[in-house]
Amino acid sequence: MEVIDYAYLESILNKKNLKVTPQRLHILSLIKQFGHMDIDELYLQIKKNYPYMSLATIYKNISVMVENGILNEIKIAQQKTKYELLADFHAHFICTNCKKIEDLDIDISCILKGFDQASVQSVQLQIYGICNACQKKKNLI
Amino acid sequence: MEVIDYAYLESILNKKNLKVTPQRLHILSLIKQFGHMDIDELYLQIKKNYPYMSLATIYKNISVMVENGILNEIKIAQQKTKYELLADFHAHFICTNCKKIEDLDIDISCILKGFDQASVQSVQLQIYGICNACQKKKNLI
DNA sequence: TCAATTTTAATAAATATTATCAAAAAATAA
DNA sequence: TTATTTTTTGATAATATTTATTAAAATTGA
Repeated sequence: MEVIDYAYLESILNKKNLKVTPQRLHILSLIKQFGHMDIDELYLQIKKNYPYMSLATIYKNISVMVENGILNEIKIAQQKTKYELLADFHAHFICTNCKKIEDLDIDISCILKGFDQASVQSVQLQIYGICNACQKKKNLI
Repeated sequence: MEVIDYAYLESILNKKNLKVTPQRLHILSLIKQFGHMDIDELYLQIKKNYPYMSLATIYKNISVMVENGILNEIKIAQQKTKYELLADFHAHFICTNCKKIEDLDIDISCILKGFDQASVQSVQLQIYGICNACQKKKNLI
């Protein structure tokens, strides 16, 4: 059970001049805890502790936080859009079997060589495949 | 004006045991012509020549052709999902200003080094930035 | 505490996608 | 060619998803 550093989450909102509300802190803490979440997963988790929170509030806050560069939007084939806390660049490995998403620290300087620094704003790199856990399971069959 | 090779499009469908219909050929020819299209763009173009074609038919065929590996689904931040003919790997450059999508021939062997060949099924690489045309326009202001 | 501003919840409205099914079309066999 | 089987289409209903609206509540700074 991870201890949530709410002061840190508050500072993220303050930096962007977004008001600190329990709803926003709860959304952020869940995303921090789970790593990558889509709207439905968020709504499901949130209903456990904040049964009154409106789905519209989640949609609104997610989009505000994406616009303000607090959250990163990850669009994945055959899945709902996922959100994660914005962090240093990393790629994602997506298991097409169990749907799990893993962060990958990959150096992408080799593919950005030819590009003008100023013209590149961000990079999304997704590698689809079968994760180790699923691979093992398959071998047992 | 590109000449469409319908025999080639038919062979694509035949290989996957999908029946050849005017609707499917038209969808494929448009995607071949435009490169990357979303459902709305397709519907708009299709209405010009096949005003009677149902939106449901487009949705159905797109998903059938994605499932059969004829089309590739490209999910892009802040945009509707785009579809392209499946081809050899290439990355996409997405201009965040004019929304244009460019194919990029980038060698990604350098980032796949650490991976077990068997565990990787596909890779999506998207580079977001400002395209040359938009860069020039900005300099003029 | 008070006032200005933002955010929330509830819900309506708008969009987007999928399911249903009878009729039409395509492929295959006779 | 024609008949038969199977698939696909179009229309539309049903779902699902997302955005807009607005009064009430909460947050922030003075």
